[in-house]
Amino acid sequence: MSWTDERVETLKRMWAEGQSASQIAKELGGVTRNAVIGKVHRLGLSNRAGAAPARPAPAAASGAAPAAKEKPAPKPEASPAAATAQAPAAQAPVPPESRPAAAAPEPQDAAPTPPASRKAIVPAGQPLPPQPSANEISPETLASVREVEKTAKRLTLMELTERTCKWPIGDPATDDFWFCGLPVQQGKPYCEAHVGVAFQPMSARRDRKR
DNA sequence: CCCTGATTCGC
DNA sequence: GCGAATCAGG
Repeated sequence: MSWTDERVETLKRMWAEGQSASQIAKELGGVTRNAVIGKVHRLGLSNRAGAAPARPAPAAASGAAPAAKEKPAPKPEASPAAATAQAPAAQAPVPPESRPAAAAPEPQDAAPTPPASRKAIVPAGQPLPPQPSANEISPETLASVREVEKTAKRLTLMELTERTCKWPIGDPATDDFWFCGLPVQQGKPYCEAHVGVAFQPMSARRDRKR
């Protein structure tokens, strides 16, 4: 990949917007963040002219990925305000609240209800599961989840990255709220345990007859 | 560990 | 000019 006018253009724009080098690299595709940084310096715009310092965002592209066969980089969001923009935030909309209803046979301990139980904001990029049947979770799965939640990393919204589980735990209205934070399952927004409860096959829906 | 940008330096 | 390797830091 070479620095065509268009690519440089994008680079300049994104850099000005406060996007991180890795984000820009990902957007452009075919280049590493190092390449981006190098270019930025060569262009002499290293110092983001007193612009709003957007908090760095997650992105993977450290080590080496030179001749990355590159792939059609999805185009998630359209650069948020450089002020407090945060990629993960865009991808991890706090799911709607919902009181532990029939879903949690357990006490009102920490019973998050499936985030996707409603038309949550779906990131433009990777789609979320179509129909998260939601509510009935097998006892084993539930137990597993509760177990995992005990070792959750308790991350705050700002601490989430593309590879941390974004399952919310607790009540958003209180301090007793955090995100799981364990390593996500490849391509999913949640860790293995939470993917399990979020992406119910579609069966297990032995709806009570009526 | 994850990530950030800055620099160096062989190509 | 380019960017991987490396450095320094959060």
